[in-house]
Amino acid sequence: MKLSKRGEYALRALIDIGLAHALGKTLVSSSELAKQERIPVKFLEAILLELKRAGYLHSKRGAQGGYFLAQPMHRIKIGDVVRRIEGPLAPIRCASVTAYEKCSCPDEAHCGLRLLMVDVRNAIANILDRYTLADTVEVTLRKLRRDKAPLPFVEAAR
Amino acid sequence: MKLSKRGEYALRALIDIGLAHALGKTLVSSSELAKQERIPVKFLEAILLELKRAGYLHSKRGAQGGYFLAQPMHRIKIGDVVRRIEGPLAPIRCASVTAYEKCSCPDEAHCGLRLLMVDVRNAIANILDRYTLADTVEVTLRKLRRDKAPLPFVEAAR
DNA sequence: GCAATGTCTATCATTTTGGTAGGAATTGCA
DNA sequence: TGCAATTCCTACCAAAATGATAGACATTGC
Ligand code: FES
Ligand code: FES
Repeated sequence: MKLSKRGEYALRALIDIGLAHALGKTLVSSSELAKQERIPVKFLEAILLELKRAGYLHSKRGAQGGYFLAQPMHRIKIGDVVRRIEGPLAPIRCASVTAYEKCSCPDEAHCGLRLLMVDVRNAIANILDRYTLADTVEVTLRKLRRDKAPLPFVEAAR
Repeated sequence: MKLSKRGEYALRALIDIGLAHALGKTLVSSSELAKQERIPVKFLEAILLELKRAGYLHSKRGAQGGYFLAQPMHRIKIGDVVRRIEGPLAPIRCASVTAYEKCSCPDEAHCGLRLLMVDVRNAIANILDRYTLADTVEVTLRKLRRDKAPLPFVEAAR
């Protein structure tokens, strides 16, 4: 039941880019992002590239370059991002909706474990497929403002 | 978001032992179990040993030996078994209730990802900590009977 | 005493994870 | 025009996790 560092970094990066976007900074470089999120630069680069290939980001090369969102935030479902980076949401393949695969169980039709894991997968999907990047960014932003915490990317945007 | 084979096998074995118990067969050998569940014998042995060390099973050595439940089924929470075999339920450590650990996020208090993952972890825990082995066995048994499927361990119990 | 069984230790191949290194290609700007 | 900043690409790597397998020893029932 674990999200890898790769997945964690991907989501953190995406949220950060979304946050920057919401604050008026539509372009963020990998080095900025790495610094802000304390992620190894080179590792992050690879991840951003993957997010780009997945269609979530576009990029601009060269000096003053960086990454920016390729889709409106409310259309980026967290669940899809996780699926792309980590694979199926279901804890076990025979309980997966989008990537079903037979398992070694002798009698799948009466497997209690499968039933249970289908429930778990649905519970996870209900959250991750309902929440979009827009939701996540909004919640974060609201929390930051309520606590009067320093907003990221605002000095840099000046 | 994945359950390893080890975890899968552990749960399947436990459910099977519970099923056998419910059908009057209180003692099951690793070879029977391996055959029934199509799990490599030696691998299963190691897992059963771990379940024993965790206090879920007792064993009887020698001929006619085997494993049997060390606790009443309704007191074995699936969530605890998973935690024991797989580790924390939360997808990310900073969202774990039972095994919290700080992550590299610069501002944990305002991290949108963490919020989201706390929700996911709660959704998972709500299912896995609510369901006991007794529930799982009962559901399985009911399904088997409704479909008039051949019950496992009954011929062998004769 | 023998067969069946649990217990223990060691080993292993493969995959996944979490990176690092270096350089080529592109672009903005002085 | 050239330099610095940036993305993009390929290759490589060490450590850990995964999913087993092998073999010997200990215990018990018959
Ligand atoms: S675990 Fe997949 S059907 Fe039983
Ligand atoms: S991911 Fe752990 S606090 Fe942000």
